Amino acid sequence: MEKLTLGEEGELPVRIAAAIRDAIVEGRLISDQRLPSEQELAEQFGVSRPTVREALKRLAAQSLIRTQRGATGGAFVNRLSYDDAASQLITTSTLLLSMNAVDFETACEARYALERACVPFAAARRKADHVVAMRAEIRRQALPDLTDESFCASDVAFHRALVDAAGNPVLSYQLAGAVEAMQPLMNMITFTARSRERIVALHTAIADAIDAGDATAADTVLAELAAYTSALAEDVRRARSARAAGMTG
Amino acid sequence: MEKLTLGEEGELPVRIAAAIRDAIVEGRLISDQRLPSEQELAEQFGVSRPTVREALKRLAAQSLIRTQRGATGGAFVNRLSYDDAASQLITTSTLLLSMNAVDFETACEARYALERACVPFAAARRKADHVVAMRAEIRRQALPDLTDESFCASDVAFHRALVDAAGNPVLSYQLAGAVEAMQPLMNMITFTARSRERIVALHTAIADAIDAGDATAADTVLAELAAYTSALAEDVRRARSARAAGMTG
DNA sequence: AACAGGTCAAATGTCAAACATTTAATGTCT
DNA sequence: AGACATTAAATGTTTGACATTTGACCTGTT
Repeated sequence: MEKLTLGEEGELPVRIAAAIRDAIVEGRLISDQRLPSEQELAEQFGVSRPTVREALKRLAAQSLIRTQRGATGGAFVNRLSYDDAASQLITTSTLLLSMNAVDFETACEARYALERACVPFAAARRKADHVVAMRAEIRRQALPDLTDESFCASDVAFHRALVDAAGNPVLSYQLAGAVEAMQPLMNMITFTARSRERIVALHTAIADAIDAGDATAADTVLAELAAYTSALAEDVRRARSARAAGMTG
Repeated sequence: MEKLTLGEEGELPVRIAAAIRDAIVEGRLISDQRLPSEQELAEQFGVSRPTVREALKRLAAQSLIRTQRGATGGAFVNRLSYDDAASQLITTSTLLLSMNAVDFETACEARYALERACVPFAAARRKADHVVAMRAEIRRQALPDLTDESFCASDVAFHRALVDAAGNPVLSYQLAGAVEAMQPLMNMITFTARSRERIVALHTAIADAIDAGDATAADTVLAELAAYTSALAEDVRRARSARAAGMTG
């Protein structure tokens, strides 16, 4: 590996991590390539081993590298998989939503807008197994003794299958993050108010439309589902403010 | 802070980081709250200070905490801002695209699909300053002696303004990641083949449509822009394979 | 000659103790 | 009362050591 140069400002581990990250992004370090040992890196950068370790750990936290112990061990450039990227996106989005008091309306709007963006592709390219997966989840959702948690999980799986049907991994990755991150917020309203029959009916209509390759119909139903979810949220909000008023007045 | 419990498997810093992250996600640690000192954490978890530090650095790499030196220093729970989240998303997406040889077609399709999802909201809610920003970028793009780099940067800024006009920060955050991450890929084709006049004309049409609140028109033009970009990519690809064939044959 | 086993070395993981640096609070002098 | 020096607390960094893991190599047996 050629020599890396450090930036000017900031703390040492940050600068070292940035130098290595740049090397990866710019292709000077390629997937599965082994980095020099911590000792060698320490000498190259003129710092101590713990400092190098902190830098490597920062990169490991972002899944940019993986470390392996033992004789042939070391730090290796990670080939970032869609799954790794998606799980990071989910973590980030979940935190973003929970820490910024994003109102349900905004998150919900974003989620369905993104999902509707997938529908034309899903209708055009759906494979049999995507439709099978969607219908399987619908059957699960129709089971009368399903717990709320399981229903919600199945809901996520249904939408995941819909998005995957679009056959665009970049879209899937972005959507998976949005859908999963919204799950806690969704649960807050859906546990209390939602009609499973209504949801199942809408899901069935979506699956039918996708199966038939009818993007327009699928989009219409999805819009209806978005409106229904939004209305539910409104109900919950009204109920809450009424209860709050009752408690203070 | 109440006591945190470690998970069962994995390395110590990973488990410690996970314990703290869970506490943040679940709201047991709230924004701007100060964590115990590294020394105290080390005692609580029964590990050494460097181990705690590694855990904290993992969290800092994800912008979950920030550290501050000095007398009243320490580690503080970070309120994850949209900007922080967006920059992480950009890093992740950029790497994902560069390391997985995502073909231009897939990335381009995803990008414009997401952007078109914003258009109805942008048309409905655009404020004057968004339109002003879009038109300012268009004027920049029309300057004859603009470098390719500046043109591309202005291109990103234009689309950013379009997305922001939708008035949904969650959408903005997701889109910003997609658009910026695609920039290197876009540059590869646009430096060589694109007609600035055509782009400027399309951008102008989009700005006009958004300004007029005409979502359908804006969507149509955006679809046209997507098709044009896609066609350019096709040209570049054909030229490349022809050149490659010429070299080998 | 092939295989099983043990030994070894290299690398990361962890710990301990110290020193450096930064920062704000505190106390003191004018 | 305000300016300035002191101090304490915290993170940043270094050094050195030991623990653990794991593949490579050597060796002995079949």
